[in-house]
Amino acid sequence: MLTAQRKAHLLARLSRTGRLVAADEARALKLSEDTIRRDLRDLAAEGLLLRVHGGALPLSPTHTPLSTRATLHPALKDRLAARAAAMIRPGQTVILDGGTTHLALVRALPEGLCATIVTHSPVIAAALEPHAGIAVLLIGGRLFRHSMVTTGAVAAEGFARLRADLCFLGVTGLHPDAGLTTGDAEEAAIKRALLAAAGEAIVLATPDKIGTASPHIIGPLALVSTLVIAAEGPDPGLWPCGTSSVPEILRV
Amino acid sequence: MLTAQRKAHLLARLSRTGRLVAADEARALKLSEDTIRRDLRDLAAEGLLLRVHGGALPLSPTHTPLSTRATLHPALKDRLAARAAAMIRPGQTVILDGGTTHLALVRALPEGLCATIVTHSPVIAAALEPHAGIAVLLIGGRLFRHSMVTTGAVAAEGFARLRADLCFLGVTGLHPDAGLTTGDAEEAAIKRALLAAAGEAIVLATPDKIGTASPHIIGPLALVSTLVIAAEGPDPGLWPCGTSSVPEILRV
DNA sequence: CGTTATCATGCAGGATCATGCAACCATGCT
DNA sequence: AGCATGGTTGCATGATCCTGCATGATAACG
Repeated sequence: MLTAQRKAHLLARLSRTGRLVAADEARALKLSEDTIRRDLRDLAAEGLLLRVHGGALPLSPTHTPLSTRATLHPALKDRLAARAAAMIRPGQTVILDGGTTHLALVRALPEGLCATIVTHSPVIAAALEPHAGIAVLLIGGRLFRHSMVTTGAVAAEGFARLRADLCFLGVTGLHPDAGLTTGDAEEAAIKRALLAAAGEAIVLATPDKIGTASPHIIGPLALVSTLVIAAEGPDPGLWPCGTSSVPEILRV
Repeated sequence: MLTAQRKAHLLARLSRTGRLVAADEARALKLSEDTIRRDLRDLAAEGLLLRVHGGALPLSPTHTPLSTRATLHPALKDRLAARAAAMIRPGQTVILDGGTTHLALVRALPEGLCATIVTHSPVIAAALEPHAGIAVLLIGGRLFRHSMVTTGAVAAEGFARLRADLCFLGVTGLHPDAGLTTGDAEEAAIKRALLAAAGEAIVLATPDKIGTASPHIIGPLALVSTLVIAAEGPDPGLWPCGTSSVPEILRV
């Protein structure tokens, strides 16, 4: 087996099992532990895994998905969230997608705001507890754990039965060709239901999402009426400006 | 198990259960207490937890203030919760009402348990995030802020459409004459829907609820098959023992 | 105040690691 | 063909880390 091939094998195994024990891999591949150790050392130097005594662990701990995602760009998310919170007018019905940016939006809501918020995220709903003036409509369904939102036919039906003024949509990719994308097919379907239920759609996009695409397409960028991005992010001129149906872009 | 992995495991467990007892972890991981103690000491040195006599506590801003949990001794609610968690068998479908006692139940669930949990509480649903083996069905509806559960026709319909093996019901009063009671009419109606959807109902009752009644009646005590109460609580002989349809009483 | 549990420390055995060295192989050049 | 070169592998060695046990110190509790 080639060295590079073996390293790829180790990485694949690591991401599958969540840990690597050097001695076990040596036995499995019929090689000395020294060789495995050297591989692990190289991979760690490349930043592809975390070397620990006895083996290796994946860099992105799989056990804390949401809590670590929340600490990604906290200050930036708060800026986007503050701008978004100001877009909600009293009395409006607003759909809030899941995600840490929208969680920041909840925290940025002005005290005493009277509005109706519809969400399929239990985390968002729980965070709305202190906002006495806000009526919360929670959309039920099977919980999709990775994003912590409900999905499936029940959730879709819940959104189909209502009309909202605004919708804050979460996406994992904004791409000139692929449009709005996300990582899961079921989730993409629900997001389409969100869009269909709202008169106006707003996307808060951290810089890492701009210009990227995820596997599952929600729809074209034109579905979004307003895009809130960071002032220091990529130049939106790089992507589909010039077309008539482009979303309005707010830089904060 | 790798040392670094074990430390991550301890941290994850701590953030989930809110408390670590060194001796328990040693037994669970089949290692000496010395090793666990060393792990905890290292983690404390890194500022990742608060070391206390007998175990460790989280120092991240947990929602319940630290003063209320500054002791390792399991609070009363946690004792009830641990007993209740042991009543859930793998594969069962369980309805979980809202409330802090049931939140403690979620934290007391054994790791890796495979079951389906149905709830109308976004807080409960959010707390189930780390339990990868548990399928969560969230019942939607209008959020009743005081109890942080959904209520109304939509929620009732959600429960009407399913059958569960078990139901953990939250009440604010258990009274020989009034039966099971709660503080809100809508909530009482939903609780009846919970009971109707489950084959067996269990109530975890802290001592302050026993012998009291709230304005809105859910139903007679006989609807409950098992009652879990604190060993040091009021003598259940004070209330409707002797009748044939009384719930089984577990004192912990 | 006494009992019990928990803790810190030192030590020993074993596992794991980094380093240097030699053997081996493929490749390219003379 | 003959040789140099670079890369890979296995082994030996001393260093380092992890773990369990023993010991005395300390904290919790009645």
